[in-house]
Amino acid sequence: MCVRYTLHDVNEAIAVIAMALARKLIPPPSWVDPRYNITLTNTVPVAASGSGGAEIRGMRWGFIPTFQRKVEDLRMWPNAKAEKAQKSPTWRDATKHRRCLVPANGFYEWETVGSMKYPHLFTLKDAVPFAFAGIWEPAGDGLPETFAILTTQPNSLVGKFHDRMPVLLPADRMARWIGADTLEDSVFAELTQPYPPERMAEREVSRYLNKSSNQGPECHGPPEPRNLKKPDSEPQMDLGI
DNA sequence: CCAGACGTTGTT
DNA sequence: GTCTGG
DNA sequence: CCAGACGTTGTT
DNA sequence: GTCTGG
Repeated sequence: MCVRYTLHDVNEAIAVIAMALARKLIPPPSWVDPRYNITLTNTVPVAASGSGGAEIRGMRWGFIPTFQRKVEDLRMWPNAKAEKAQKSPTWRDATKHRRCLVPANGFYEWETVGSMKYPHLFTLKDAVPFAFAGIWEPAGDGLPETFAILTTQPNSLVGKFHDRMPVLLPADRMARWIGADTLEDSVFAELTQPYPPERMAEREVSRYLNKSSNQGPECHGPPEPRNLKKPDSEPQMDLGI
């Protein structure tokens, strides 16, 4: 699952999208603060087609299908499987007509050891910003625009930690993804392939990240030492009884 | 994803 | 809204 | 026809 | 243990 990501260089990430789309894209000044720990329900900058072409809008992460908008049963979806997005009633219309680019600098996956959770940061090589392949749902019923990030099979790097990974779009794929016209099956399949692992980097970061209200650069601090209370070489002392 | 809450009644 | 199961 | 589901991930 | 909020 991809439910946390970082957008800590908003201007640069949006500049990459603007370059790829040959558009002038201006993020509202209130959104340019670094966000190292974005998660569900957060409102973030997203590039989507507007009346005058691509633009940056604030959308809430957590796709709420129009048919589920009953106040007593509001469920939101962080991800949609690329393998099902074109056919499923939940995702199909958005996949055909409301594809967006979600600017990012990296995303996180966790390694569980016993009861401890150790976060890992995944980026592109050389820390190049990229976009997640997103789909969005219109505002209505008092709800804002919401979006989901597509997932696909993991590559060998992400696969060490999880069995899914988000669909990553580098600059040369952005223009083909965004838009309101249905993609050819072959184009959709190509764009949603797992990103090549040799073009990515991974490193463990501080558990400060685990708390989703922590949004600062400390999230990328060095990992804390792991508690080695049971070295294999030393037998545990018998505590008796 | 992880962290944190998870309950009732009556009174303010 | 749209599809599936009965 | 109507009723009910429609989703993801991780974990078991 | 399980649900909710971020």
